[in-house]
Amino acid sequence: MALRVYNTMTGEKELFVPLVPGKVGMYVCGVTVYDYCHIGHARAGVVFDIIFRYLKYAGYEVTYVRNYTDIDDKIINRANQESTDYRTIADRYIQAFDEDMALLGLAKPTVEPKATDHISGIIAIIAALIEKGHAYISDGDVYYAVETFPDYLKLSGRNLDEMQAGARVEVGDKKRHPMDFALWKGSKPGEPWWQSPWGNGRPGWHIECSAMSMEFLGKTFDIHGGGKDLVFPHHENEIAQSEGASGCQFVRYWLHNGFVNINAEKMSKSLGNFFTIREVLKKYDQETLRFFILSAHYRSPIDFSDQNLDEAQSGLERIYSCLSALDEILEKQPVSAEIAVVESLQQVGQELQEKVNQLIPRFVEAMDDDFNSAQALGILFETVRATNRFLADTKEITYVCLSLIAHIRHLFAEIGDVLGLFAASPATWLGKVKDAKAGKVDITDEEIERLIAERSEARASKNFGRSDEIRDLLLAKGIQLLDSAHGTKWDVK
RNA sequence: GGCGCGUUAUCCAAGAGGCUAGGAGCCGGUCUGCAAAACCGUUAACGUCGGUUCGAAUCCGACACGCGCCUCCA
Repeated sequence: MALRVYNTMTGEKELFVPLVPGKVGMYVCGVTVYDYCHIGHARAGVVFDIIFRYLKYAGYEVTYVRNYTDIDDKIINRANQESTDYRTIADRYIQAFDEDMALLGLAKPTVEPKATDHISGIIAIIAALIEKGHAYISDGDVYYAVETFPDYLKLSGRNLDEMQAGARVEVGDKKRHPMDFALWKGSKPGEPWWQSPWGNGRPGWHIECSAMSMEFLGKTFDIHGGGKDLVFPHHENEIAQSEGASGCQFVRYWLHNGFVNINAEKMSKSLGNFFTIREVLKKYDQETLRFFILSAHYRSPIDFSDQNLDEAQSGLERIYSCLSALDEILEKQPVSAEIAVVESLQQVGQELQEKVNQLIPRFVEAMDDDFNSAQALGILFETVRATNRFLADTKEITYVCLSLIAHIRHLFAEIGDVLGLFAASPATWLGKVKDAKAGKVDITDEEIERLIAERSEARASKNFGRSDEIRDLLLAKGIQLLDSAHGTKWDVK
């Protein structure tokens, strides 16, 4: 089964066939850099990160372009608020964006262009649009005449009359049609500007993505992505600009990720109910956040809540615990990752062997189905359970078992590489999660250790009353004791 | 008002005509002085009403509820 992707343009899953065999050109709308990124950006980043990684894993040579829109009304407003220039604001939030995406473990795109580095390309497209009659100059601004582009609104499946029925479109006297949008804005005093044939000014929103995508990927390319909220007007306008200027089909497959909700409502700047990536990462590990995002299909909405993040963490802990157990065995006896011989395994081993043999094919099948990461995770869990059962039932670790274990470990690393998970050593990751929890507890490690020692003595002398008293005392402070044959460890509940 | 999406067990969440999704939880077991943790096992579902079909969570229609877009948004 080959890769199938849901194309917003057609509303259907389609077989993915790239323009040039073996190669993929992909453009994803980045951010307008005027503030810190929120978890909605994190979702878009992670979603297209795994799409990028999976395409490469599937053998494609991928050119992945993700832009910075570093000139825009909002950036200028922010600069005015802080009595500084637009460049200072843009550079600050470009840096913040880079830091956040690095924290999230995103692979670097092939190119990360800035709008202000592509002003000449922007001007060239606008000039072509004017020449072809798709755009007109009006009092220092240039507008796109939407009525000249019959396919306008084909992506969002609307028509101009319906849009106007909404009656919320302001009629500007500079525009011929209320839905016309600015390609170029004449600069007001004190605003940043670039020279153009239509006077000093700056690009409107939308045109920079047409310019940068065409610059790096050509007039027609394979995948264009972004959040669902960009379908209209941003992507609709990009199509009008790009196809109007080039006369060619702009994008073959449009991919859009769903929203992050808070209490089942869309999280957004205007509603004020958003969390920044940095805030969230103070509370939750980056892989936990990524795991949470991947636990739902990328087109579905996800509800961001402590409970859901906690559940994601529990799930990830389950997988990491299993990997940790595998590593512990392998550290004692390193072995090559060659596939074990089925005949020599016990029945449980054979069950596991089957799961393991199916792991990659089933993973690929899930991801080929419009990047179904939720299903992919389900398959991982099935393998974890089979592995745990095998480890529990296997008394003697033979060479064949070892080989199987090494193979499983290798496959988890391979899949983790595509999903951006399991990058940490299991022991380190589990320790980090434990430490993070320990930070919330009002008792020192020394005190805990002292009480554990006292309890051990009590238990040794069969003073179970005192022993249980200490256990309850610690539990009341959120400390869970973990007794084993090798002594007592503790964890934060 | 227009257009679109969704409703799966206690919760989260895949699936999309007949094939155990998965996770968290509950419950049972192993372990333990007793527990806990861990592991294993188990449980349960397709919003309502009609229709198509040998067979419907899945396809079609109506209804209810929720959400999104139509203004800056990932």
